[in-house]
Amino acid sequence: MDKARTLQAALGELQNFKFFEGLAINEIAEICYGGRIIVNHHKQSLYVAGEAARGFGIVLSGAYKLSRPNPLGDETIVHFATPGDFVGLVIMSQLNSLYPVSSFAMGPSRFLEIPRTTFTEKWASRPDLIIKIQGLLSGRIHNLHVQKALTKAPLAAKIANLLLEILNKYEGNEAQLPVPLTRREIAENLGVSVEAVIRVMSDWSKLGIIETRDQQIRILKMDKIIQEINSSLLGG
Amino acid sequence: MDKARTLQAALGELQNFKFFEGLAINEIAEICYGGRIIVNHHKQSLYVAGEAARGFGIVLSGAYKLSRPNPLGDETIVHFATPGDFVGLVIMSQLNSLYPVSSFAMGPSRFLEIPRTTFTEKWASRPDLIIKIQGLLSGRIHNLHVQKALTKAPLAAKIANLLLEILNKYEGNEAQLPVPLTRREIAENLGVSVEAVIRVMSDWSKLGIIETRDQQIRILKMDKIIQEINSSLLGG
DNA sequence: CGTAGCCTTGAAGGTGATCAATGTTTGTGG
DNA sequence: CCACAAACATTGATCACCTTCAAGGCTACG
Repeated sequence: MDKARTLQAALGELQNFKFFEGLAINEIAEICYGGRIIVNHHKQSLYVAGEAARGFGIVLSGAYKLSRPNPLGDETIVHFATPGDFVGLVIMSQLNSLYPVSSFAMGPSRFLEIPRTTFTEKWASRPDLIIKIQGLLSGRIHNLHVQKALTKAPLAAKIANLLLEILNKYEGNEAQLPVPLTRREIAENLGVSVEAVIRVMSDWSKLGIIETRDQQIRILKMDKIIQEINSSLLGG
Repeated sequence: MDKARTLQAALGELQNFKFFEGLAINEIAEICYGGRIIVNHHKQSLYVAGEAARGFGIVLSGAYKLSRPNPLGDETIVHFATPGDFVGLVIMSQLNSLYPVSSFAMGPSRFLEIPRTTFTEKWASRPDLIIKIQGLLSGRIHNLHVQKALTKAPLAAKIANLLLEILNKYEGNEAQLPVPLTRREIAENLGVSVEAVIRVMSDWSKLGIIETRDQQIRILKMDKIIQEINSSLLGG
């Protein structure tokens, strides 16, 4: 079966993610029982807010943005899910719940969707896995707290923090975000206007601090970016 | 032993919290093994950021604010922990970690501290408990996401949302926050200036929407408060 | 080749920050 | 019980940052 072969290949991919380190391939196969690979192109939706939650899953490649409608009528991006990130985890602990956010591919992306029955049957009884999941959720809370602590900081600090946060999720010393990230998306994530984001990033481009090619952002002067985050101290 | 008797009483209290519903008292005793009651008065610290994490625990009565230092040199309140809330959970999944936030009592408060060894020995092997914890963490993420979605909303909406968020954690239809909550604390939680919070809440007081007595806030016109959150739609 | 989405720039306006000064309440020690 | 300090609350004036609105350019894609 072609489908089976694809799934098999994906299971191998999972071994590269820290979460699955130390797990044997057949063990991974078991906890991914019933899983299917979903291949998306740019902007395609994985699911939308309000839909009944079929399951959760893991980003294999590319990236997905998770967004929730806000009271102003547009969308707020609450998370950028990169390879190895779990998506839909938040609602696995409740029965019969609805996805609280929508999910859209950023560039060509692949996702391994695992049915919720597999979660209740295979995951829920494995403390080691759930503890690890707890670690993932804790990490997300940590990031949200850091962002919260930056509320009063100037916009430049928030953008710098976001870029580094995303970049840190990738291995290696590459300073290029391997994902198409538009200025609008940054704005929707930080809860500010596109124009404001553009003004900050244009300045950075002129100063040679960053560079954008094909919506991929590359940081040229990492020290300057880091400086932005703490600059609030100095100014006064 | 007096200590033992106090602990015993606390275990009974736990049964009132949703988390422990359905657990027998001796089962609760087991997962609280080595626990001790900590009684605090207003402003007293449970632990400070950077300290080695001795354990986690549950708020029995009163409340605690969790705050982290921010790049501007002051503190950002990241969470208000009310009775039944878990504190220090976030770092139980990592070994030998430090508390990422500080914790201070708001008014007279009581806390049941459980050593981390009990977590690894009794909790970590119980999928049912960890799944529930996952639910708690998910709830917190949800709240943080809602707050994030309100970034662009006017300050009044943020304050209204915060008050309702805290109020919703208590049973009953009481419209009074049973915790001393200063305007400064609201400001530190929302990442805005005290003055701005005061201006909004003074207006509300003049309009008879809220009332403050002994730092306890009572909502008199719930509908008006709810309106504030969605008002962003109308304005334009 | 026209439309849609993104990026850019400028001008005007508003919300909340900051600074300063004062009142109020709470707590503490003599 | 008073005096004083500390923390909180309040109000006004000025200012900065970001929003909003408007208009135009660029690139990709059907």
